[in-house]
Amino acid sequence: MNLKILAKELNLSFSTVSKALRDSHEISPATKQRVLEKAKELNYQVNPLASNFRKQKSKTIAVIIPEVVNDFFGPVINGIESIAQEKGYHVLIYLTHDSMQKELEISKLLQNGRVDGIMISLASQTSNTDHLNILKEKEIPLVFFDRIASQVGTPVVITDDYHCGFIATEHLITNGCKRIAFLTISENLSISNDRKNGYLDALKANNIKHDQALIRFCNEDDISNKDNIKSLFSGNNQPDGIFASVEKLAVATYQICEELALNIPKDVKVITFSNSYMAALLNPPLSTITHPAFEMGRESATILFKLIEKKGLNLIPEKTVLKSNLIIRASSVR
Amino acid sequence: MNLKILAKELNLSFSTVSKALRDSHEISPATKQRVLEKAKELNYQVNPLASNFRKQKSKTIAVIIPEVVNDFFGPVINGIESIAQEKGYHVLIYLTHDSMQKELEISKLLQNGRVDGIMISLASQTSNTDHLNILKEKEIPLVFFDRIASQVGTPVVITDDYHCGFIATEHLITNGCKRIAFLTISENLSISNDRKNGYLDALKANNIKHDQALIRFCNEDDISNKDNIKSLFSGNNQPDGIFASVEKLAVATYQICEELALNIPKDVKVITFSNSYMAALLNPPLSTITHPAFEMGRESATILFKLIEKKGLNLIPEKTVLKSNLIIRASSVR
DNA sequence: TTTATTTACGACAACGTTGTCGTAAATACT
DNA sequence: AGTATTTACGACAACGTTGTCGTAAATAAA
Repeated sequence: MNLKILAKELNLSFSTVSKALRDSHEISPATKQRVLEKAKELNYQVNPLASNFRKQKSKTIAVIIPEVVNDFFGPVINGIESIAQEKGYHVLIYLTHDSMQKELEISKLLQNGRVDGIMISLASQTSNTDHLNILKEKEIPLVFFDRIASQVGTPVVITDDYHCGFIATEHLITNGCKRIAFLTISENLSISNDRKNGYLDALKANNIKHDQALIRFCNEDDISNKDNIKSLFSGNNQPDGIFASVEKLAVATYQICEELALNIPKDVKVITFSNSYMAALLNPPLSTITHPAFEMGRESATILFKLIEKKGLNLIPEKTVLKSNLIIRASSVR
Repeated sequence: MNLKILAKELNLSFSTVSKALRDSHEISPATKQRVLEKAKELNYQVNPLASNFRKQKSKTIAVIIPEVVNDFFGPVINGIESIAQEKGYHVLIYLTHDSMQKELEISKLLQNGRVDGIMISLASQTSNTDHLNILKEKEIPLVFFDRIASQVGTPVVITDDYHCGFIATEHLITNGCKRIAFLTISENLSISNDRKNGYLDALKANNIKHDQALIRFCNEDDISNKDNIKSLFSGNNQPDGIFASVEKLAVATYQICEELALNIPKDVKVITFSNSYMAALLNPPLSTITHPAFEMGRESATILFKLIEKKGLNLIPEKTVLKSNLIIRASSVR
């Protein structure tokens, strides 16, 4: 089943049929209707491979994220997909597992017209953005969200990480914490640094001198992370507050406290960035900074499609900042 | 940059260059090396749109799932992606939001060569599988996982839902429950029915007569679900055990119990299907039946690629059953 | 009525690749 | 040496669509 066969059935040339199907003004209404009816009857559908090739457009966007097992990236994809579906686009998913090498390989796959646009949230190990600059040079529409590389010079969509880092820390201070540990996952990631700077500035603003020993860089390995966190409580200078920059580190903290028979929030208060709706059901309920993940997906997809359609290019802000919510629960109040 | 330009640079015909790049036996090793070097130098990459079109292969698979905000489908995608990446395939994601209409529209998009294979987990509202039969008739490789339609006659990958329904129910009985409610989400879904049948048979095996009022069908609306669950506790025939077939219904149950000042597990015991690693941290820790989600993704992707490569077509079992884990925690023991 | 313009269609050339076929030259086999 | 076979490449025709261009016929303008 293709245009040629359909055209033969109709006694029309296949270019006429093609134009009729695409509602070209060159074709009379009567012919259009004939064609449409026959196409429906014979269940004709354009061959997307041929069409994409001819037009050098794939009607597809790529989403590159570290992982999908996560209460943040799930809703983000949801938001992206909702916009893509509206626009008639298809969504490819690529996972980097926080590896820069994988991110690089994936970028390479996308350099050559396979997709019309790319949305990316950087791998935590990404320390160099040459592979992304190439995409930018090839003029492939590119939008960063959450974990951004602002030096590439494409639109970015982020949350107010610095501010949240600040107010979460201040919240712990208000609730009596004097020694607040900060658990983070990367020295490269924009979000980690923004959050950390918010934390540091909040300490400074409250005349608490910061202790480098309280800032812990964690990684992908749960075991070593737990050891890392546990060691915080081994000295005689134990923290009375933990600010985790990702959920899994807060969960590890809960487990450590269970092990060490430390009461949350009495002995140590905990707050974390997290999008899990189950945080409210933990023992004790966990205070969180929660991102507008779905909106972030929708917002960045919307910007990407503007880039793709080259519409209102000058209307697109370089930086879009969405507001996160500080949700105070029992884990962080006295 | 294309084959023609590259060929001109090398003073070779473009068909020779094409063959050299694909390591054809028709080309001498010396020429191959020359071509490869030049290609690298000029950063030549095949145009995937042209190549796909010519070969009528997209090197892409589609994954159709109800939602992605979920601790089950996340790891499944992870598993699928890991196999796809090995095989050099790309992964398209489509969300049905449990709507049969959307599932139908998505199926239509995929009928015409856009993808080389499809993996699907049915929408809960899907009551008719004509749209999937069409895919099967068009000989598009198709694998069902978890929420299957066995009548379509393609390979399926499932877990031992009936068995888990049975043993979870029996576990509640062993722990003293006499009136066990079953919370489910669909009358169509294979998994819901399998789980329910396990539940019913476990009651029968233990001489507990089943009460239709204890089987509650829930939907997408959290509010009405809560009302539904709350009404279980309004009569004088209150349940002493709740078996939820999806996590969110167990969470709703926790919230209702909080509201009604019912103690879990003293007043009512709870167990649920769930893949959340946070179940262990709830108050009280929640007993779960946990699926091997990542493996399910890998297993079904592996089968799909066998179908795509037409290798061992007759070796593929119609039905692959993976084992789930019953993880007993405080919410279900006396 | 003659000339300009619009309407409605067909012919055809891409898009960049892949794979089939043809064929000199080189090598192997009698 | 003569014939058969292999090697190594080039020519070329698809794949199915889209968009440009050409052009009769129909309509409008003169």
